Amino acid sequence: MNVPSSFISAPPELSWKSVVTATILRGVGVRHTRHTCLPLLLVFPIPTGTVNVYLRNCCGLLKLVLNLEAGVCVRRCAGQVEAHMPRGGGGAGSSSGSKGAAPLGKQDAFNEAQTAMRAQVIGPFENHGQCKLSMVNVTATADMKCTIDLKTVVMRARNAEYNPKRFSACIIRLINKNEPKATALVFKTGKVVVTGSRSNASVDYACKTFARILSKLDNGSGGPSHKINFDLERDRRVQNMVATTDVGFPIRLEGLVASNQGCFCNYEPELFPGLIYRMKDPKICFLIFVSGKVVLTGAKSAQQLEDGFKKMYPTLCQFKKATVLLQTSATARTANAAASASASTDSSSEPARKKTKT
DNA sequence: CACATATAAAAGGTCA
DNA sequence: TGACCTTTTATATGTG
Repeated sequence: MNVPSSFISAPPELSWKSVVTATILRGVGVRHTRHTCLPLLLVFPIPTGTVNVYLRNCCGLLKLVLNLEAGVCVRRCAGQVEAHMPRGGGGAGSSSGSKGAAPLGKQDAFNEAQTAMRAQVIGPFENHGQCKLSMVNVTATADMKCTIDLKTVVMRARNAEYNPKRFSACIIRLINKNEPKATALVFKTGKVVVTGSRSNASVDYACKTFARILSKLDNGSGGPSHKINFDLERDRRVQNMVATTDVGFPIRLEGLVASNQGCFCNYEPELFPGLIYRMKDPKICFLIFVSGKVVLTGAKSAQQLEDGFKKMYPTLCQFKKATVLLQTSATARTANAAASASASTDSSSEPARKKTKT
């Protein structure tokens, strides 16, 4: 990496479009913390593989020439120079005044975004208590039907980061408060993985928004940089859905795993406190916890989630704990400890005491 | 408080 | 060829 430390004056061509933050990752040689975030200005166009970075401080601007291939992650914000951690508490850029990542503008689009912001709730179902499934994550793939220059994307799109040394996709996040949160992994082939949506409507909105963002990136001379040809129905496929629910009573996981003799179940509390139950039809994986909370994942549709839960519910009832305590985590933990203590008196098998971690 | 453990799923690059 | 990387999300334990 080439890091000349000469101070220069601000280049006249700097505009809000040029404002970015850059994240210097471990191994680049600047710092050895995992992420060292610097408030930076970045100027483009850039020579292949490098970015010219202008760090603003009280003395003026410090020019750095960083090599993208050397582990530099560049992130562009929405008009404000600011440093932020990649996994920190959001809030980056995008004040309401500037255009959001996908300002469809029309009232319809606004309404669509507002609708998409609501988490999808399935149920309650008859004869299943008052259980409702809350969808917490939807993963989908979208095909933009054209190759994409990821360096252009990271330079031009808001809230984009790209570190080819770390991962081969460019990551774009929707963090506008007026639209549903979502994250896209954009690959150079034009394939996009969208995660973080909380409903079908939300993932559809996110796919359309990412397609629009990519299609509107300009090539530096006013024209579009990519010929995006995305059709929602044709090119979007939901790949995974995660939902959570609470059956409202504690569950005897030891009993549940014993009754299934390991054919569906895997329960190793030393490794992970949840029981893992893999249902074959529909193909859904359940994480079942003593507290009565249940996580469902692996589904391709809301219908599969519903079918799987309805099929699972009687089994959960079967292994309902006799002693029902109040549902605070502290009391649940106490109840669990008490239950395992009493279990140890009548069953000497107790694999839990062994700290054999393989 | 951050991170590890575990679950599903896709993408495409890298490495043994 | 398969394992890993990365992203997201709920869940709940333990460790530093």
